[in-house]
Formats: sequence, structure tokens, C-alpha cells
Amino acid sequence: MTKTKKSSNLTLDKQICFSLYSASNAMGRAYRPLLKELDLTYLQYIVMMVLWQHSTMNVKELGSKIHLDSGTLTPLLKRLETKCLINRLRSKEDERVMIISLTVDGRDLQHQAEQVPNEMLCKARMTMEELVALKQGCDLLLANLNNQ
Amino acid sequence: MTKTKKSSNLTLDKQICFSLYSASNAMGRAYRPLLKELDLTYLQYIVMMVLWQHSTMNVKELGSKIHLDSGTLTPLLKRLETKCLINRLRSKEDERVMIISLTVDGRDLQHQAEQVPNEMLCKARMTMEELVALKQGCDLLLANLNNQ
DNA sequence: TCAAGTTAGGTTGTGCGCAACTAAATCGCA
DNA sequence: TGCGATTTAGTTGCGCACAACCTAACTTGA
Repeated sequence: MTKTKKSSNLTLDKQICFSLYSASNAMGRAYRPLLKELDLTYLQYIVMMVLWQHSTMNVKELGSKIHLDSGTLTPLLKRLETKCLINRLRSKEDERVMIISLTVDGRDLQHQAEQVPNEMLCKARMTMEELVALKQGCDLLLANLNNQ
Repeated sequence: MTKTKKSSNLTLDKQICFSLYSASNAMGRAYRPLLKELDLTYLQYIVMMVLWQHSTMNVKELGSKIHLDSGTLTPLLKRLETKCLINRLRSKEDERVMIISLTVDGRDLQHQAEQVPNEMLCKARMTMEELVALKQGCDLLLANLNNQ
């Protein structure tokens, strides 16, 4: 057995998290020109997607679904309200709860967004197997980091 | 063959990019308490890591290495300078170039950071195979998105 | 040699993410 | 029933990311 010098762990090319971080940034940049057509940011697009599925949600439910808190969501939801894509309304049963629902404009925007996922798939230039493996890796890491 | 209704692509659970985005955010949250000990943000830690490897770099080289531009880096480098971790100095040969180098304090900080990668590995609770696969997927996506 | 073009870094403004905090409504139990 | 604890959203402040823009320094070629 040959003696080998142990090299530092503090090198950029070994950092899994830096790859994740850079890929996430690149993903955001790739979405930007597509979402500019809809006048949405990436996070706004995600929130709209949740509402296209569920129509009505309160801030807490929305936040737990997308792993963000009111500090991020409240200003974002106000911007979506300003664009007339959503309504914000206090619950009658519990005045603490803010109920978010789609406007007609917000619902209509879904049709314009229909092709966005396919356009992103083209940009990614990866096979379905590679993409599924990447998604599973991310979901596992997310679950592990959130449970401690 | 049975006729099946094609469901929308616009559902959150199908979004590979959303998994990537959420995992990247969770990663940042997991680093925060570890890096608080060093009084660094995650991006500041990344920049310091590059400098621990290379000692001296200009803004353009640094930016191409970590895929960020001067709009992000200039304010960040000024904050690192304020903390006395780096020096910023104009090149004599080309006055446009800003040369970044480590101070003694900046160099010393490396010892304090030595355990951070291992602590993150513990938090991730994933096998080396899973982590390597995740890194390769991210690197492939990043390369594909950057080359178009 | 000097004007046009290119390059490096900086500035400004917007929108996240998040911690730390606040206010108000509701809950639970003594 | 009343009051302390909890829950829900909102606010404030900081540090990214990024687009769009700016300035000064350097390069190039007619």
C-alpha cells in the first residue's frame, strides 16, 4: 500500500452542494425568457401552478407545499394580486387565515403556460432516465435535510 | 389499448426543476448554522474556498469559475474586504482588472472551515453513490443549459 | 494615430429567501 | 370563563442573483 497525501475537502470541484446551487441558478436563468412572455418570475410561476391545481389555498398550505414561509410569500402574493391574477381574502371562520384564489385572468394564464415545461425539457437536453434520477436525488436530499 | 386522458404537465409533482430549486434552498438553510460560526454566507464561503485554492484571482476569473457576474460579485467582495478577509487591488498592467487576494485573516479562516464539508455530509444522510450521481446530474444539466 | 469597438468592473433597481420580530385571532385548560 | 400559549400572516432588514445600464481602460485596424 502506497502512502498518499490527503488533499483538502475544501475544493470547489468536490462540492456537491455547489453543483446543486449552480444548476439551480442556471435553471432559473433558462426559465426567465420563457416566463417573461407570461410576465412571471420563476417563483410566481410555481405559485400559479399550485393554484391551477387547487384553485383555493391559504398562505400556510401554500407555504408548506413549496417549502417557503410568509416572509417570502406575502410580498409575492401581493404582487400577483396587483397583476390581477389572484384574490386575497380573509377567512370568515378564522380571521387569521388569508385565502388565496385565482381570478379569471389567473385561470386563463394557464393556457399560455402550457408549453413551458416542454420548452424547458428541450433546453435540458437530458434523457428521461437522467432527469428522473436527478429529481429523485433532489427529493431525497430535500427530505433528509427537512427531517432534522 | 385503452384510451387515457392526458393530464396537464403543469403540476408541481412533475417539476424536476422545482425539486432542484427546493433542494438548493434546503441546502442553503442547512449550511447557514454551520457558516454562522465563520460569519460567512454560503456564497461568501464558496468565494473563500476558491481563494483558498488559488490565493489570487481577478473578478472575471472568479466569476467564470462560480458562474456569477460582477453585479453579484462586486458587492459581495466589498463585504469580504470590510471583514478583512480579502484585499482588492487594481492591476498595474491593466487598470480595468481588479485583483482579489487573501489577507492573513482570510487564509487563517480555512482551518475553521475544515470540518464544514463533513458536517454537511452527515446532514445529507445519503450514500456516496447517491451523492455522486446527484452531482453528475447537476453538472450535466448545468453544462447543457450553459451551452446554448 | 486615433476613432470605433471591445473588455473589465461597477451601479441601480427588482424580486426573492430567510431570520427575527410583531400583531391579532384562536385555542386550551385550570 | 378568563388568561397564557399557540397559530397565522405580516413587517423589516440583509444578502444574494440578475438585467440593464454605465464608465474607464485597453485593443484594433484603416
